Amino acid sequence: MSAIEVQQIPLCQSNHAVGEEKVDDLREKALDINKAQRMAEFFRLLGDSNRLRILSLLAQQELCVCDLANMLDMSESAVSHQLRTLRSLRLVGYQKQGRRVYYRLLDHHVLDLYRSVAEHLEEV
Amino acid sequence: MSAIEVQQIPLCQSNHAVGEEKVDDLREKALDINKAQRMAEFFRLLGDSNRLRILSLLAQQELCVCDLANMLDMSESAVSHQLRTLRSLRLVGYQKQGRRVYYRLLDHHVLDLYRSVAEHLEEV
DNA sequence: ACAATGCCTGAATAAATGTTCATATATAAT
DNA sequence: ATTATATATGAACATTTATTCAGGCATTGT
Repeated sequence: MSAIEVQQIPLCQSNHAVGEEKVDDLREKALDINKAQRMAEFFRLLGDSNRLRILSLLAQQELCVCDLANMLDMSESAVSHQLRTLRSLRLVGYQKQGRRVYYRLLDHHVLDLYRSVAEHLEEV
Repeated sequence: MSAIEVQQIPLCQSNHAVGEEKVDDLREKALDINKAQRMAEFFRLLGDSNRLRILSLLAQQELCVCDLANMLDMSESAVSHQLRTLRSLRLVGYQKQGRRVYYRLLDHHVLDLYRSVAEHLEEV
């Protein structure tokens, strides 16, 4: 019994519903773990209503932390933390001007995503 | 000092960076909280690498829980829990066949989302 | 009838997440 | 210089989340 045959997880006891060769085929076609994790991180970071509202405002125009906080009824600290998250995703860029920091949308894909999800939600 | 003027959150002390009337305008254009929460829920539920990998397999063909678990090296219980989440989003549908339950992709928007994010990740 | 299989589900546990609070830094105003 | 403002950040706390575990039900095979 070679090490290759060792299974860490419970397996279908009977034959697979799909054929053995199909199983290997699909396993290859599946999203590989690293890519899945990067994509998941992306979606997860969009998965917060306050971050989405920040993005929806920045989609209109550049805004400073202070005005964002005011418009969204959030503390400036909370906004700042969320902007850091969005920065890490390279979804927003910023520009200092005096003591204000103006944030802007950096990526057009966000709007595509926004629209796709909006459509899905309409349909359901 | 009327109740209307009470502010629960720290405000920009000075004038807003954008004009007062612009502030009100933007506040209206912002994603409203309910819609933001629904969209956020959607993104958040896509924000898990195992769920994405499940979806990537179902994008190829219908599969039963057992084969999914096997291909993804996950326990059947974990897969089942995740499928419940995807069901609640109406992203997948299922069909019983004997003691197996075959899941399939229900929504074409998922693939759009998938592509948009993939593009974004390529660029960065 | 009995045992095995495929799937589901609730509770428990561990990990991740968002906010607040306190504090720090840099710029502007007095 | 001193004070106030705009933002950033780390730690703490509460909440959420994904998995495992134990047990359940329904279907299949013997």
